[in-house]
Amino acid sequence: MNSKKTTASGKKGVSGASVKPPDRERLRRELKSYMDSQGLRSTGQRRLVIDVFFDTREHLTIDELLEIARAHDDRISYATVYRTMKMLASGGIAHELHFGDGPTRFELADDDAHHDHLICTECGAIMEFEEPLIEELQSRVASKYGFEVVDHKHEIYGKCLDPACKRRSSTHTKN
Amino acid sequence: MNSKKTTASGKKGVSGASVKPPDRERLRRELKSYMDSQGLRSTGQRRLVIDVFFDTREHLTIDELLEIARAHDDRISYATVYRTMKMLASGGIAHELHFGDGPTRFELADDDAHHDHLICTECGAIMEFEEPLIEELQSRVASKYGFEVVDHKHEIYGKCLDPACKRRSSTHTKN
DNA sequence: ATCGCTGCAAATGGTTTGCATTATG
DNA sequence: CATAATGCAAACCATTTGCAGCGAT
Repeated sequence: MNSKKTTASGKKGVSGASVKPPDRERLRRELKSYMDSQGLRSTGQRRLVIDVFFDTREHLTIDELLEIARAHDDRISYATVYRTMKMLASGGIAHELHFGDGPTRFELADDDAHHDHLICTECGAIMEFEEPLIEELQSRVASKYGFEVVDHKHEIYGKCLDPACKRRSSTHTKN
Repeated sequence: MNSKKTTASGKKGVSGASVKPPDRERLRRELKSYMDSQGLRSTGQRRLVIDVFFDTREHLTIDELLEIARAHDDRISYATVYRTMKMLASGGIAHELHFGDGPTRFELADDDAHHDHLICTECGAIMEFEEPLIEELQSRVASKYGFEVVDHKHEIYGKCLDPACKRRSSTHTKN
Protein backbone atom coordinates (compact mmCIF):
# COMPACT_ATOMS: atom_id res chain seq x y z
CA MET A 1 0.00 0.00 0.00
CA ASN A 2 1.14 3.52 -0.71
CA SER A 3 1.06 4.89 2.79
CA LYS A 4 2.59 8.29 3.21
CA LYS A 5 2.23 10.62 6.09
CA THR A 6 -1.46 9.96 6.66
CA THR A 7 -1.64 12.86 9.08
CA ALA A 8 -5.20 13.84 8.12
CA SER A 9 -6.13 16.59 10.49
CA GLY A 10 -9.51 16.31 12.10
CA LYS A 11 -10.09 19.82 13.28
CA LYS A 12 -13.31 21.73 13.22
CA GLY A 13 -15.03 24.86 14.40
CA VAL A 14 -12.21 27.31 14.86
CA SER A 15 -14.78 29.93 15.64
CA GLY A 16 -17.10 30.60 12.73
CA ALA A 17 -20.43 29.03 11.98
CA SER A 18 -20.27 25.37 11.14
CA VAL A 19 -22.11 23.44 8.49
CA LYS A 20 -24.69 21.06 9.80
CA PRO A 21 -23.79 17.37 9.64
CA PRO A 22 -25.21 15.14 6.91
CA ASP A 23 -28.20 12.96 7.64
CA ARG A 24 -26.49 9.63 7.97
CA GLU A 25 -29.69 7.68 8.51
CA ARG A 26 -31.19 8.90 5.30
CA LEU A 27 -27.99 8.20 3.40
CA ARG A 28 -27.90 4.67 4.81
CA ARG A 29 -31.41 4.16 3.54
CA GLU A 30 -30.62 5.60 0.15
CA LEU A 31 -27.60 3.38 -0.09
CA LYS A 32 -29.64 0.32 0.71
CA SER A 33 -32.23 1.06 -1.93
CA TYR A 34 -29.50 1.89 -4.43
CA MET A 35 -27.79 -1.42 -3.81
CA ASP A 36 -31.05 -3.31 -3.94
CA SER A 37 -32.08 -1.67 -7.16
CA GLN A 38 -28.76 -2.45 -8.78
CA GLY A 39 -28.48 -6.00 -7.54
CA LEU A 40 -25.34 -5.10 -5.58
CA ARG A 41 -24.42 -7.49 -2.78
CA SER A 42 -23.73 -6.73 0.82
CA THR A 43 -20.46 -8.41 1.65
CA GLY A 44 -18.44 -8.26 4.83
CA GLN A 45 -15.79 -6.08 3.25
CA ARG A 46 -18.31 -3.64 1.88
CA ARG A 47 -20.14 -3.33 5.15
CA LEU A 48 -16.87 -2.66 6.89
CA VAL A 49 -15.68 0.00 4.46
CA ILE A 50 -19.09 1.62 4.49
CA ASP A 51 -19.19 1.68 8.27
CA VAL A 52 -15.75 3.22 8.42
CA PHE A 53 -16.79 5.81 5.87
CA PHE A 54 -20.01 6.68 7.66
CA ASP A 55 -18.65 6.67 11.18
CA THR A 56 -15.19 8.16 10.93
CA ARG A 57 -14.39 11.78 10.21
CA GLU A 58 -14.93 13.27 6.78
CA HIS A 59 -12.42 13.85 3.99
CA LEU A 60 -10.59 10.56 4.34
CA THR A 61 -8.42 9.17 1.56
CA ILE A 62 -8.45 5.60 0.31
CA ASP A 63 -5.29 4.96 2.29
CA GLU A 64 -6.85 6.23 5.48
CA LEU A 65 -10.05 4.29 4.95
CA LEU A 66 -8.07 1.15 4.27
CA GLU A 67 -5.91 1.59 7.31
CA ILE A 68 -8.89 1.98 9.59
CA ALA A 69 -10.75 -0.89 7.95
CA ARG A 70 -7.74 -3.14 8.33
CA ALA A 71 -7.66 -2.51 12.04
CA HIS A 72 -10.95 -4.39 12.06
CA ASP A 73 -10.21 -6.98 9.41
CA ASP A 74 -6.79 -7.19 7.86
CA ARG A 75 -7.86 -9.28 4.91
CA ILE A 76 -9.36 -6.33 3.12
CA SER A 77 -7.69 -5.17 -0.07
CA TYR A 78 -6.94 -1.87 -1.67
CA ALA A 79 -9.00 -2.68 -4.73
CA THR A 80 -12.04 -3.38 -2.63
CA VAL A 81 -11.84 -0.05 -0.88
CA TYR A 82 -11.50 1.68 -4.23
CA ARG A 83 -14.38 -0.26 -5.67
CA THR A 84 -16.58 0.31 -2.69
CA MET A 85 -15.98 4.05 -2.63
CA LYS A 86 -16.58 4.21 -6.33
CA MET A 87 -19.87 2.43 -5.79
CA LEU A 88 -20.84 4.96 -3.12
CA ALA A 89 -19.97 7.79 -5.47
CA SER A 90 -22.03 6.27 -8.28
CA GLY A 91 -24.95 5.88 -5.97
CA GLY A 92 -24.73 9.49 -4.89
CA ILE A 93 -23.87 8.58 -1.31
CA ALA A 94 -20.31 9.89 -1.38
CA HIS A 95 -18.61 12.81 -3.06
CA GLU A 96 -15.10 12.58 -4.35
CA LEU A 97 -12.96 15.58 -3.50
CA HIS A 98 -9.82 16.45 -5.44
CA PHE A 99 -7.83 19.00 -3.54
CA GLY A 100 -4.75 20.17 -5.36
CA ASP A 101 -2.52 17.32 -6.28
CA GLY A 102 -3.31 15.08 -3.34
CA PRO A 103 -5.17 11.80 -3.47
CA THR A 104 -8.95 11.71 -3.72
CA ARG A 105 -10.80 12.31 -0.47
CA PHE A 106 -14.36 11.32 0.29
CA GLU A 107 -17.25 12.90 2.13
CA LEU A 108 -20.88 12.01 2.70
CA ALA A 109 -23.04 13.42 -0.06
CA ASP A 110 -25.42 15.58 1.94
CA ASP A 111 -27.11 17.01 -1.10
CA ASP A 112 -29.68 19.26 0.46
CA ALA A 113 -26.99 21.51 1.89
CA HIS A 114 -24.20 22.15 -0.52
CA HIS A 115 -20.98 23.29 1.01
CA ASP A 116 -17.51 24.10 -0.22
CA HIS A 117 -14.08 23.92 1.35
CA LEU A 118 -11.36 25.92 2.98
CA ILE A 119 -8.04 24.12 2.90
CA CYS A 120 -5.06 25.15 4.97
CA THR A 121 -1.94 24.88 2.85
CA GLU A 122 0.21 24.62 5.96
CA CYS A 123 -1.35 21.95 8.13
CA GLY A 124 -3.84 20.42 5.74
CA ALA A 125 -6.90 21.26 7.83
CA ILE A 126 -10.09 21.10 5.79
CA MET A 127 -13.18 23.04 6.79
CA GLU A 128 -16.52 23.35 5.19
CA PHE A 129 -18.46 26.51 4.51
CA GLU A 130 -21.83 27.38 3.10
CA GLU A 131 -22.50 30.64 1.37
CA PRO A 132 -25.84 30.87 -0.43
CA LEU A 133 -24.96 34.28 -1.83
CA ILE A 134 -21.99 32.85 -3.64
CA GLU A 135 -24.17 30.13 -5.10
CA GLU A 136 -26.63 32.78 -6.15
CA LEU A 137 -24.00 34.93 -7.85
CA GLN A 138 -22.65 31.83 -9.44
CA SER A 139 -25.85 30.93 -11.19
CA ARG A 140 -26.19 34.52 -12.27
CA VAL A 141 -22.75 34.31 -13.86
CA ALA A 142 -23.63 31.01 -15.47
CA SER A 143 -26.81 32.29 -17.06
CA LYS A 144 -24.98 35.35 -18.30
CA TYR A 145 -22.74 32.99 -20.23
CA GLY A 146 -25.56 30.76 -21.34
CA PHE A 147 -24.59 27.94 -19.03
CA GLU A 148 -26.81 25.53 -17.23
CA VAL A 149 -25.06 24.78 -13.93
CA VAL A 150 -24.72 21.11 -13.15
CA ASP A 151 -22.17 21.25 -10.41
CA HIS A 152 -19.41 23.39 -9.09
CA LYS A 153 -16.29 23.33 -7.05
CA HIS A 154 -15.14 26.18 -4.88
CA GLU A 155 -12.02 25.81 -2.82
CA ILE A 156 -10.31 28.48 -0.78
CA TYR A 157 -6.66 27.79 -0.04
CA GLY A 158 -4.95 29.67 2.72
CA LYS A 159 -3.45 29.60 6.15
CA CYS A 160 -5.53 28.84 9.20
CA LEU A 161 -5.04 30.48 12.54
CA ASP A 162 -5.13 27.28 14.49
CA PRO A 163 -2.38 27.34 17.14
CA ALA A 164 -1.57 23.74 16.28
CA CYS A 165 -0.91 24.79 12.70
CA LYS A 166 2.82 24.80 13.14
CA ARG A 167 3.70 21.39 11.78
CA ARG A 168 4.07 22.20 8.11
CA SER A 169 2.76 18.84 7.00
CA SER A 170 1.63 20.70 3.90
CA THR A 171 0.02 17.96 1.87
CA HIS A 172 -2.45 20.42 0.49
CA THR A 173 -1.35 22.82 -2.16
CA LYS A 174 -3.66 24.19 -4.77
CA ASN A 175 -1.86 22.67 -7.72
CA MET B 1 3.30 10.12 -26.43
CA ASN B 2 -0.13 9.88 -24.92
CA SER B 3 -2.15 11.54 -27.61
CA LYS B 4 -5.87 11.14 -27.25
CA LYS B 5 -8.56 13.11 -28.90
CA THR B 6 -6.90 16.50 -28.51
CA THR B 7 -10.11 18.23 -29.52
CA ALA B 8 -9.53 21.27 -27.30
CA SER B 9 -12.37 23.60 -28.01
CA GLY B 10 -11.40 27.15 -28.67
CA LYS B 11 -14.70 28.91 -28.26
CA LYS B 12 -15.31 32.23 -26.64
CA GLY B 13 -17.86 34.94 -26.06
CA VAL B 14 -21.16 33.14 -26.31
CA SER B 15 -22.80 36.38 -25.37
CA GLY B 16 -21.80 37.53 -21.92
CA ALA B 17 -19.06 39.91 -20.93
CA SER B 18 -15.59 38.61 -21.54
CA VAL B 19 -12.54 38.82 -19.35
CA LYS B 20 -9.83 41.09 -20.68
CA PRO B 21 -6.78 39.35 -22.11
CA PRO B 22 -3.56 39.07 -20.09
CA ASP B 23 -0.76 41.53 -20.72
CA ARG B 24 1.56 39.35 -22.72
CA GLU B 25 4.25 41.98 -23.02
CA ARG B 26 4.53 42.38 -19.31
CA LEU B 27 4.57 38.63 -18.79
CA ARG B 28 7.33 38.28 -21.35
CA ARG B 29 9.33 40.81 -19.43
CA GLU B 30 8.66 39.16 -16.11
CA LEU B 31 9.69 35.84 -17.56
CA LYS B 32 12.93 37.29 -18.81
CA SER B 33 13.84 38.77 -15.47
CA TYR B 34 12.83 35.57 -13.72
CA MET B 35 15.06 33.50 -15.97
CA ASP B 36 17.91 35.95 -15.65
CA SER B 37 17.65 36.02 -11.88
CA GLN B 38 17.63 32.23 -11.70
CA GLY B 39 20.38 31.65 -14.19
CA LEU B 40 17.98 29.78 -16.46
CA ARG B 41 19.04 29.47 -20.07
CA SER B 42 17.19 30.39 -23.19
CA THR B 43 17.36 27.39 -25.46
CA GLY B 44 15.69 26.82 -28.79
CA GLN B 45 13.24 24.35 -27.30
CA ARG B 46 12.28 26.66 -24.50
CA ARG B 47 11.77 29.59 -26.77
CA LEU B 48 9.57 27.47 -28.98
CA VAL B 49 7.42 26.11 -26.18
CA ILE B 50 7.13 29.56 -24.65
CA ASP B 51 6.10 31.08 -27.96
CA VAL B 52 3.49 28.42 -28.49
CA PHE B 53 2.20 28.97 -24.99
CA PHE B 54 2.05 32.75 -25.36
CA ASP B 55 0.65 32.87 -28.85
CA THR B 56 -1.81 30.02 -29.06
CA ARG B 57 -5.14 29.87 -27.29
CA GLU B 58 -5.40 29.39 -23.54
CA HIS B 59 -6.05 26.21 -21.56
CA LEU B 60 -3.82 23.94 -23.60
CA THR B 61 -2.56 20.63 -22.26
CA ILE B 62 0.99 19.35 -22.46
CA ASP B 63 -0.07 17.12 -25.33
CA GLU B 64 -1.50 20.00 -27.26
CA LEU B 65 1.48 22.22 -26.61
CA LEU B 66 3.80 19.45 -27.70
CA GLU B 67 1.86 18.78 -30.86
CA ILE B 68 1.93 22.42 -31.89
CA ALA B 69 5.57 22.79 -30.96
CA ARG B 70 6.47 19.70 -32.98
CA ALA B 71 4.87 21.19 -36.04
CA HIS B 72 7.71 23.73 -35.85
CA ASP B 73 10.47 21.47 -34.66
CA ASP B 74 9.92 17.77 -34.33
CA ARG B 75 12.95 17.14 -32.18
CA ILE B 76 11.29 18.48 -29.09
CA SER B 77 10.52 16.04 -26.30
CA TYR B 78 7.73 15.51 -23.89
CA ALA B 79 9.97 16.01 -20.91
CA THR B 80 11.09 19.38 -22.16
CA VAL B 81 7.56 20.64 -22.54
CA TYR B 82 6.78 19.45 -19.03
CA ARG B 83 9.88 21.04 -17.65
CA THR B 84 9.35 24.29 -19.48
CA MET B 85 5.76 24.63 -18.32
CA LYS B 86 6.80 23.81 -14.81
CA MET B 87 9.39 26.55 -15.04
CA LEU B 88 6.76 29.01 -16.20
CA ALA B 89 4.54 28.01 -13.33
CA SER B 90 7.35 28.43 -10.81
CA GLY B 91 8.10 31.84 -12.18
CA GLY B 92 4.48 32.88 -11.87
CA ILE B 93 4.07 33.27 -15.61
CA ALA B 94 1.68 30.35 -16.07
CA HIS B 95 -1.10 28.88 -13.99
CA GLU B 96 -1.75 25.18 -13.91
CA LEU B 97 -5.41 24.29 -14.15
CA HIS B 98 -6.76 20.96 -12.97
CA PHE B 99 -10.26 20.47 -14.28
CA GLY B 100 -11.88 17.30 -13.07
CA ASP B 101 -9.80 14.28 -13.87
CA GLY B 102 -8.35 15.57 -17.10
CA PRO B 103 -4.72 16.43 -17.71
CA THR B 104 -3.26 19.71 -16.49
CA ARG B 105 -4.03 22.72 -18.63
CA PHE B 106 -2.11 25.98 -18.67
CA GLU B 107 -3.01 29.63 -18.94
CA LEU B 108 -1.11 32.90 -18.76
CA ALA B 109 -0.91 34.12 -15.19
CA ASP B 110 -2.57 37.50 -15.49
CA ASP B 111 -2.47 38.20 -11.80
CA ASP B 112 -4.03 41.63 -11.66
CA ALA B 113 -7.34 40.28 -12.87
CA HIS B 114 -8.25 37.02 -11.26
CA HIS B 115 -10.79 34.98 -13.11
CA ASP B 116 -12.38 31.59 -12.68
CA HIS B 117 -13.80 29.06 -15.08
CA LEU B 118 -16.98 27.69 -16.52
CA ILE B 119 -16.49 24.25 -18.03
CA CYS B 120 -19.00 22.58 -20.31
CA THR B 121 -19.27 18.92 -19.38
CA GLU B 122 -20.61 18.09 -22.82
CA CYS B 123 -18.26 19.67 -25.31
CA GLY B 124 -15.36 20.67 -23.09
CA ALA B 125 -15.63 24.39 -23.76
CA ILE B 126 -13.85 26.46 -21.16
CA MET B 127 -14.79 30.05 -20.49
CA GLU B 128 -13.49 32.54 -18.02
CA PHE B 129 -15.46 34.76 -15.74
CA GLU B 130 -14.72 37.46 -13.25
CA GLU B 131 -16.96 38.20 -10.32
CA PRO B 132 -15.53 40.59 -7.75
CA LEU B 133 -18.53 40.08 -5.48
CA ILE B 134 -17.77 36.40 -5.19
CA GLU B 135 -14.17 37.20 -4.31
CA GLU B 136 -15.43 39.63 -1.74
CA LEU B 137 -17.81 37.13 -0.14
CA GLN B 138 -15.07 34.61 -0.24
CA SER B 139 -12.67 36.63 1.83
CA ARG B 140 -15.49 37.37 4.22
CA VAL B 141 -16.05 33.63 4.63
CA ALA B 142 -12.36 33.06 5.07
CA SER B 143 -11.97 35.62 7.81
CA LYS B 144 -15.01 34.23 9.57
CA TYR B 145 -13.13 30.95 9.79
CA GLY B 146 -9.86 32.57 10.72
CA PHE B 147 -8.30 31.89 7.36
CA GLU B 148 -5.87 34.01 5.46
CA VAL B 149 -6.68 33.48 1.78
CA VAL B 150 -3.72 32.60 -0.37
CA ASP B 151 -5.47 31.35 -3.44
CA HIS B 152 -8.70 29.84 -4.57
CA LYS B 153 -10.26 27.78 -7.25
CA HIS B 154 -13.81 28.22 -8.43
CA GLU B 155 -15.10 26.08 -11.24
CA ILE B 156 -18.63 25.92 -12.54
CA TYR B 157 -19.47 22.77 -14.44
CA GLY B 158 -22.50 22.69 -16.66
CA LYS B 159 -23.87 22.62 -20.13
CA CYS B 160 -23.30 25.44 -22.56
CA LEU B 161 -25.84 26.63 -25.07
CA ASP B 162 -23.44 26.69 -27.95
CA PRO B 163 -25.14 25.23 -31.03
CA ALA B 164 -21.96 23.31 -31.80
CA CYS B 165 -22.19 21.63 -28.44
CA LYS B 166 -23.61 18.44 -29.80
CA ARG B 167 -20.52 16.29 -30.07
CA ARG B 168 -20.42 14.79 -26.62
CA SER B 169 -16.66 14.75 -26.53
CA SER B 170 -17.07 15.05 -22.79
CA THR B 171 -13.52 15.10 -21.58
CA HIS B 172 -14.48 17.42 -18.78
CA THR B 173 -16.29 15.99 -15.84
CA LYS B 174 -16.00 17.44 -12.42
CA ASN B 175 -14.49 14.35 -10.83
C1' DA C 1 -26.14 -22.69 -9.00
C1' DT C 2 -25.86 -18.24 -10.56
C1' DC C 3 -23.38 -14.27 -10.95
C1' DG C 4 -21.52 -10.53 -8.28
C1' DC C 5 -17.35 -9.71 -5.30
C1' DT C 6 -12.59 -10.24 -3.71
C1' DG C 7 -7.61 -10.36 -3.84
C1' DC C 8 -3.81 -10.25 -6.37
C1' DA C 9 -0.94 -8.61 -9.60
C1' DA C 10 -0.43 -6.47 -13.74
C1' DA C 11 -1.83 -2.50 -16.55
C1' DT C 12 -2.81 2.37 -17.16
C1' DG C 13 -2.10 7.32 -17.58
C1' DG C 14 -0.26 11.53 -16.25
C1' DT C 15 3.85 13.24 -14.51
C1' DT C 16 8.66 13.09 -12.83
C1' DT C 17 13.47 11.83 -12.86
C1' DG C 18 18.40 9.74 -13.50
C1' DC C 19 21.79 9.87 -16.58
C1' DA C 20 24.72 10.39 -20.48
C1' DT C 21 25.01 13.85 -24.00
C1' DT C 22 24.58 18.51 -25.90
C1' DA C 23 24.84 23.33 -25.83
C1' DT C 24 24.32 28.00 -23.49
C1' DG C 25 26.35 31.96 -20.99
C1' DC D 1 34.50 25.40 -19.84
C1' DA D 2 31.39 25.05 -16.08
C1' DT D 3 26.95 23.91 -15.66
C1' DA D 4 22.22 24.06 -17.21
C1' DA D 5 19.10 21.76 -20.57
C1' DT D 6 17.72 17.91 -23.50
C1' DG D 7 16.12 13.27 -24.83
C1' DC D 8 15.30 8.92 -23.62
C1' DA D 9 13.73 5.46 -20.90
C1' DA D 10 12.73 4.02 -16.59
C1' DA D 11 10.45 5.22 -12.30
C1' DC D 12 6.45 6.98 -9.79
C1' DC D 13 1.94 7.19 -7.84
C1' DA D 14 -2.85 7.10 -7.80
C1' DT D 15 -6.13 4.51 -9.82
C1' DT D 16 -8.17 0.77 -12.66
C1' DT D 17 -8.74 -3.83 -14.37
C1' DG D 18 -8.37 -9.04 -15.88
C1' DC D 19 -8.92 -13.14 -13.97
C1' DA D 20 -9.40 -17.23 -11.08
C1' DG D 21 -11.50 -18.43 -6.98
C1' DC D 22 -14.99 -17.26 -3.42
C1' DG D 23 -19.38 -16.32 -1.51
C1' DA D 24 -24.05 -13.89 -1.31
C1' DT D 25 -28.67 -14.40 -2.94
